[in-house]
Amino acid sequence: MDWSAEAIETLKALWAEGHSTAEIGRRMGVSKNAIVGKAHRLALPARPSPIRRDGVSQPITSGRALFTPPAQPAPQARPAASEPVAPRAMAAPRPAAAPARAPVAVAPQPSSLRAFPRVSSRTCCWPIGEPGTSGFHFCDGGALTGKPYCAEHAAVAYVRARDRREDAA
DNA sequence: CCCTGATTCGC
DNA sequence: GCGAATCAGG
Repeated sequence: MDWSAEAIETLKALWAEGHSTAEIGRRMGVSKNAIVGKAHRLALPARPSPIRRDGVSQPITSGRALFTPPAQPAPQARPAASEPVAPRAMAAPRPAAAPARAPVAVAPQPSSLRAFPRVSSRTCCWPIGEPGTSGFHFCDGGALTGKPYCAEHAAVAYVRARDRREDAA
């Protein structure tokens, strides 16, 4: 993998959008390991891992299969996992900073649905550009009914796991 | 079996 | 630095 600045940008963007490593890998044409490895090296914010490797018990020879004599100089105790982080158990993958648009009236209203601008004002909330930068904005297309994105971005957002293609983005 | 991310370590 | 192999959990 040629980790050009743009490739890294893409990785960061997809990572920030909450895509799985394998998915990012698929979209970028590399293995998920490449993504995980690179993300790790870039010190990107780790997303909730299904496993937890505490200090307890490492009877395993270690990641790779080989028989190097263990010359353990630094035990390096870890403080265990921390940050619960944001759960990404949403029904659909959402781009990073979704809200922030059309704050309108967030005052507690009788109708709970009214509290969410996304439901009433049907504008696509697909983020364009790098969040935090001046050029960053949201797609202003009309969102599909019941969806937070316009038709174009909904097609990108709601890709099914096994029906994915390298394009779409 | 499918998936997920983390880690190790030869290259 | 890279990423396959492997681990470990759902």
